[in-house]
Amino acid sequence: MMKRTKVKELLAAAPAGTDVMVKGWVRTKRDSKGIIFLAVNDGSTINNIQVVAEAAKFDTGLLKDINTGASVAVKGRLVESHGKGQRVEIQAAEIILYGKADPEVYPLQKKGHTLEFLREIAHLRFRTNTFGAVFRMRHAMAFAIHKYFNDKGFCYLHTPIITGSDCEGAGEMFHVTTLDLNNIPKNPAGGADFSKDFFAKETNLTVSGQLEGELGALALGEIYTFGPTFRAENSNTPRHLAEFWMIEPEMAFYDITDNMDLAEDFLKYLINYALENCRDDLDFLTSMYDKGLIDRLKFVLDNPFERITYTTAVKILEDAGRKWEFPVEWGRDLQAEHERYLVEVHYKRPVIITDYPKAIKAFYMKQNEDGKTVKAMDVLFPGIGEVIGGSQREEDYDKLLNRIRELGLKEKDFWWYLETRKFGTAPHSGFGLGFERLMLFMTGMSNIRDVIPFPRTPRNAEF
RNA sequence: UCCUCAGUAGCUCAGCUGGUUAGAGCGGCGGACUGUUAAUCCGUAGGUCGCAGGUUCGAUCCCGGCCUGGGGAGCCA
Repeated sequence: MMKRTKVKELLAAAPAGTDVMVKGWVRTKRDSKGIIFLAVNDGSTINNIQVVAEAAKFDTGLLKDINTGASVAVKGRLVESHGKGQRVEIQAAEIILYGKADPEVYPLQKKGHTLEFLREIAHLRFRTNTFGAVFRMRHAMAFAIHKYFNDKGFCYLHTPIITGSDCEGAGEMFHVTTLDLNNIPKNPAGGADFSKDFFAKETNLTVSGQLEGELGALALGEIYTFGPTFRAENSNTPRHLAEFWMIEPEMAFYDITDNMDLAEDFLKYLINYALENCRDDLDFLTSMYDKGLIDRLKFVLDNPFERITYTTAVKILEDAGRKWEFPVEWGRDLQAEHERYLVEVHYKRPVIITDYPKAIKAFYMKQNEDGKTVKAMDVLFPGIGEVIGGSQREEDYDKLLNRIRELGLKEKDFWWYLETRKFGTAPHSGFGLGFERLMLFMTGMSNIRDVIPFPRTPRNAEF
């Protein structure tokens, strides 16, 4: 019984005339009189292996049924190619057809398709070069993230997907309930009676694992989360999803500078990993979608990120000598046009902005001694904007409690969070990285729907 | 959610400033060609012009509505 060899391995092998078997999907079929060429791909690499079949050796009906999209097993001899396009090829001795793909109705053609069209056939788009490259890279990045943190001694902590806390302020949440929506039990006030619900309280899908992550960090030292998060915002942009994956490291005894150092080192590690391990896919994406992709990855890898305070950023924008659609003024949040100017025009490299006004940042960020700013940090990348947001966390019980009260948040919702500041509190920091935002940068894709296998966006949950 | 552009063959698009039978390239199908590389050459089929209305003798074309998609913005990661 002959064992299957993956295409990636075959393409690297010496054409020694050995008998091999390949299994995969036919990408193209070209035929001449008496001779047929199949390009077979099995997903192990973006490249195809060429199968050469002499028509006379095979059943005519079989050859007619082997079209683009068909799945086959081919046994034959691995030899040096006579043609120019490839080093090796398989001279077919036996072909097994597993599944036909009727060319009259199979939607993928040999010619190029738009990404918009392929989104409508997300169940088949994996079979294209583009999405093969993107999702191989997505896997490689997920693996590299775990490897990075594992090698540094971080603990992968699983934070809950269903949460009972509605206290993030990170956006609208999806409700989780088993109540009969056609017959919702009511409480005396006329609202839904969640005491009758599965968890006997109101629950939602998580918008972030950060608060739970902090609990872990304040015992395990260094943790990270890597899981799905959910936002029920009506955001219709190429940079937002209702369901996306987030990486959130949280480190005890890290201050804001340690935090920035980690974020920069982490991103550069991932870029380097992609350049070293995903070269074929990167070459393809660079030539087909984004001519500057590989050069940009190398540039970001080789140059230090610029680190400036919010106050400095405002000064630069005020002195830029140009009109802004949104006003620049200390205390206002930076808009997309401002971030783009800093990253793409002024510094021409990634920028980390720190020490934002406390009024525009979350309650848990550590307050500076000036009483006006907090130890926040945003990492801004060219093309995609904010890729990382993080901060040193407020470890002082009284300051944290005061901030919760100032903002009118419900103190009792945070009892467990506050207790970590009451018992053995410690300086600590962390950040969040949107995985799909990272993938946009790594692949050169421009729409976030094209870097996640099954995008969830407003009015769209097909597949 | 706001602004803006678009929706015509399986795909990518042209067309009609209202008028008989709506076009191209690619893909499909048939044929030719002993080694092709998104092969090439010849032939051929294929359409509810996004949906439901309105104006009109007549609407794919004009008008308002709705749906879907792209781009930009907001919210954010």
